Amino acid sequence: MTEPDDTSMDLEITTHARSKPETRLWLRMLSTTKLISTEIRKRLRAEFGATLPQFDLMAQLYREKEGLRLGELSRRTMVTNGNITGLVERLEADGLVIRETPTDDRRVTVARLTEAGISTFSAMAEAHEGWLRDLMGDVDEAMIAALWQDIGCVKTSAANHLSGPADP
Amino acid sequence: MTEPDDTSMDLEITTHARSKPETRLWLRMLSTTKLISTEIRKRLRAEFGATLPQFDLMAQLYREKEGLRLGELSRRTMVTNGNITGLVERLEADGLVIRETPTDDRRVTVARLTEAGISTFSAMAEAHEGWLRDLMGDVDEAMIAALWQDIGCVKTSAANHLSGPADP
DNA sequence: GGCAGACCTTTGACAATTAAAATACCTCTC
DNA sequence: GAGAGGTATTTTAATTGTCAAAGGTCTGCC
Repeated sequence: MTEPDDTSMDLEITTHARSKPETRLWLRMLSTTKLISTEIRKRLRAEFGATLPQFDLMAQLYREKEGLRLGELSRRTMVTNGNITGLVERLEADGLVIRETPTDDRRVTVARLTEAGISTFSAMAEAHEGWLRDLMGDVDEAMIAALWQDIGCVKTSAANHLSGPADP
Repeated sequence: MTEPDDTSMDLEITTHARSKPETRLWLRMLSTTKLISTEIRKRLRAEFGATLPQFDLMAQLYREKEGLRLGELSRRTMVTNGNITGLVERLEADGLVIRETPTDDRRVTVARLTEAGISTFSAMAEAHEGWLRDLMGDVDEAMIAALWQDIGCVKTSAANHLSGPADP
């Protein structure tokens, strides 16, 4: 096999009791998201021949049918600027996205989904939602809601303690 | 600036109410881990000149002083085999890790930390733990413990629904 | 003994990633 | 208008990442 052994992959394999709670939580968050993204990437690839970053990018464009500037895409997808360029290039080559420069500001590039992109993404999104329901199938609905809340707290806390401080 | 704008980065920027709870949770987990890893990577780079994958790899070797086979490293770090090769190569070039082939099985390569690797990692680990306490500083201890529990459920559920099914 | 199949790592091709520098364009001020 | 400074994207270099295939090496069976 050419990939890590699913059954034993575990970033926290020896998360000793002596690790601080924050570290333990972090390792578990990390390994869980890695486990799920690996699975989603695999299915995306198998069923649609697409990659996860491409899916993420298309998701943003899907709900802004008029398109988005590349900088805005960068912010929303948390992907650095330089990376957006190549990502959009490949999607454009596949005919899922088009790039246009508005006449009133020629610094800007706006990307938006083509018709093909819209229908392709639509199918992917539906499958994606189903996969998540599948993967989280054993988890209580109430727990899912609670997790959503509590992870929000973690996110807020982290956002407030970044080294590059927030604007005033 | 050369990176996404921290204050507005948000994968879930328009997570409509109509998204299913599993999808909403997933997007929030993803954006939160991305936010925190970006911050940790930045600090690791600034203070130690190291990358996050290098840190992860060294963390595994740190608690197995005798070293680990590359395949075992691959499983524990959830990094594919081919990638481990280059990762270890670079760490070896930096003098933090050494690679050896045991005489009794010459298919195998065992990597372990050098003395320099041990003391370097030790400092990094301490800082790492502090950063997490910092980033999660606004979150209740009880909530952190609860999250650890509940995310465990999510992880277990996901592990049980992977497409490449578990061994019998 | 030798060979078939299993095991472990490396290689190669390409995509995604960050960080930083370069390029192109706009706006504001004088 | 001409230039300074800011904004938007692209480019560059290095690393990380997957996946698939190829390379050694071992083991067990004949």
